[in-house]
Amino acid sequence: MAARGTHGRRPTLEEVAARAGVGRGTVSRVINGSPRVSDATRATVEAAVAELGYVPNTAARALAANRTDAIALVVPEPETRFFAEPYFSDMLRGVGAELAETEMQLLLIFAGNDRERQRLAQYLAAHRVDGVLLVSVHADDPLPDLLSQLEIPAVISGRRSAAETLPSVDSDNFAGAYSAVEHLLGRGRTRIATITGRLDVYGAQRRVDGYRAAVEAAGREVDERLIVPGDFTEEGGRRAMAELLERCPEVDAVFAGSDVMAAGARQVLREAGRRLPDDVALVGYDDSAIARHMDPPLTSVRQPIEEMGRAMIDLLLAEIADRRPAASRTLDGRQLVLPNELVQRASS
Amino acid sequence: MAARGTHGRRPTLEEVAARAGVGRGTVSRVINGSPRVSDATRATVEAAVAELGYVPNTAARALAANRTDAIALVVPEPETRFFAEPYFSDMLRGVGAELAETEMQLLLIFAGNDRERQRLAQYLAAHRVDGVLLVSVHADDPLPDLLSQLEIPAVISGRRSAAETLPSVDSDNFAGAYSAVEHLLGRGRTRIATITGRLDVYGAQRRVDGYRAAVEAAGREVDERLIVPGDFTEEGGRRAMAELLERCPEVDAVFAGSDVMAAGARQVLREAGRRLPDDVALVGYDDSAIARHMDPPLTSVRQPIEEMGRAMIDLLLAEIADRRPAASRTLDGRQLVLPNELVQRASS
DNA sequence: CAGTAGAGTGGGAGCGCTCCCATAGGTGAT
DNA sequence: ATCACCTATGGGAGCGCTCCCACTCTACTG
Repeated sequence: MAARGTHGRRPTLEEVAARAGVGRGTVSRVINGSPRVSDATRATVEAAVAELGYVPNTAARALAANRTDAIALVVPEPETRFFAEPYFSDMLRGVGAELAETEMQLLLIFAGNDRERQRLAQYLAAHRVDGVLLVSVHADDPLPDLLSQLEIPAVISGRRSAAETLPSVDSDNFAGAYSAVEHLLGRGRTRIATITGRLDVYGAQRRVDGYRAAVEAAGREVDERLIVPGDFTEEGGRRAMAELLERCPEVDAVFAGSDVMAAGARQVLREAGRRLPDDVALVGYDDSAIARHMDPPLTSVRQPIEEMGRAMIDLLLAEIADRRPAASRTLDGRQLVLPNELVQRASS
Repeated sequence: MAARGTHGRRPTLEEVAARAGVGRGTVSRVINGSPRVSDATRATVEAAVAELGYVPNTAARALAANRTDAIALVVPEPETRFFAEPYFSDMLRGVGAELAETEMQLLLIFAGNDRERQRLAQYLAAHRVDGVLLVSVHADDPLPDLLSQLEIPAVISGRRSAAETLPSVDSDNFAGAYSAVEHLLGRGRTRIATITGRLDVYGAQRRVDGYRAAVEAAGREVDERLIVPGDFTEEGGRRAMAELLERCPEVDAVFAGSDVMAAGARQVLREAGRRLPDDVALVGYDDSAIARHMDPPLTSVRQPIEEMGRAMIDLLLAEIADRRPAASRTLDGRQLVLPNELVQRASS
């Protein structure tokens, strides 16, 4: 099967070279922006490229150069969650923007169930991408190990633990939580509770640590009854808030580990007849669209997610460029922690 | 499970052939599932593949076979809209599910602004995908023409006009709207209005056509004042509903061209003190999550979006397999129209 | 029992690039 | 003038596959 368009094949490097009256190597150098070409020759070649409408054949390039010019954003969650959370789309925006500067192609890969993970493993084994961006990875996920075994450059968003071994871009969850609680203390609140995220996510742990540290820094003792586990979902927020009202009805402030959980908590508070912020002050995390649209608008800690996305790309491109074995290098300068910022609104 | 040593190059076809004691061609045939291999040989080769942990080199394959085993889902909208609308994620789910059966890779490409469109054109010119899925294309979009010029197989969701030239998968908007209005008539409503979608979208036009046809079929005359233009947004729904209440305060039913617009209309109705469904019955379109979560839950016309996604993939794979020039074939059987279904809830 | 089909197989000839070595010519120092 | 050493350039040798033709067997045919 002669699988080709009927109207003329696409021109090849060779044909461009003939047209420009130069050798194949020279055209290749021009295409790839090598400095070792005289200005005159470069101009001639560029003219030939334009005339012929030459576009390099990616497959041939990939085969010869052993690179793909593509990177993958791997989301180890079902698509539904991906779309539900503004976190991901903000991240994607940052990544996309930074990547637009380059010739790199972005692949979006979901690995929410076993079948998809199987496919992903196959995909990675085939080295179909030059590097991988990992978002929201759980502590026990085998993916990072697979990646380093295959020697595929990768950058992770957040960290799996304090001893993260991969290059990473994280935000300062400890300081963010600290500032939120400090703010509530400053407002004169005395019984400040927290609804945590899933504690197998390191960032969620750090937020609890920040909560504890802020309470202790104010000279108070941490009341363990006021720390209620959530799971980052709205329903989890509802459950946790209900539990909280039962455990300690006189609670006057809640720091939720995510805006979505704060939204759930808010519903329960409303049903319980508590007014915001008069009876209970509420602070969320993420500063997502939900926070701005809540009634009253929600005070929230803002993570610079888009910027994190950009930083991840920068880091990953550097990893790809520096093809030394990852093990032989230190992590110095390859693990970023970006600052968080409290955005005050009417809920507190 | 083909666990393989972490060091050393990836094995090649040649090496698998040597290991299995057969020729290169035979291994290729096994890998590609050709029937012209004896069972015994096939088993031997498969064993060698497993032992060596062989994974084909995609770039080499693409170069030699002149195909990429990848297709693109092109979204000519900014990312934000993509993530905001359940339409897209449902579509993506269908597409993903159907594609999981194959070896094909899905690329998600946004072309929301000129720069992104520029990149896309470059990308397509490089033939980096075997086919393209086009969603929510406007009547005057140049993309479909570019695609047929490059002879890249493509399938479009919805149609740009009655005379769509591309293979397409649409849903029966006419019948869907008809059944919605018929339902309202059956409820004894007499002043039924409609808020339309953007009329440069063919499907929105067809919904209006269905509305008219149903009204006329009931032996009534269409009152043009009751047809108010919207734009698929919530704000547009609010504006249209406000306009409607002014034009014709005694309206007792509204058929909105989308759930999002229905949600906007519902707000205005609430503010105007109209109760649902007692004073005004409301019906939306899409049966999205919004419909289920409204108060009262919204009657809506369901499009089988996930199924449409599946159908698009089937069609596209057939297009890719049948590499004859698109112009030389008829569109028979390559344009699908799937049925819509009214989902009744408390709002009507 | 030659004659004709297959079925099953091996391997040459590319696909269109990049990499790198060889070479030509230019420059300045000795 | 000689040498060393640049810069700019040409083109051979692959990269790892698929395609396809040639070949060998076997199994029928008449």
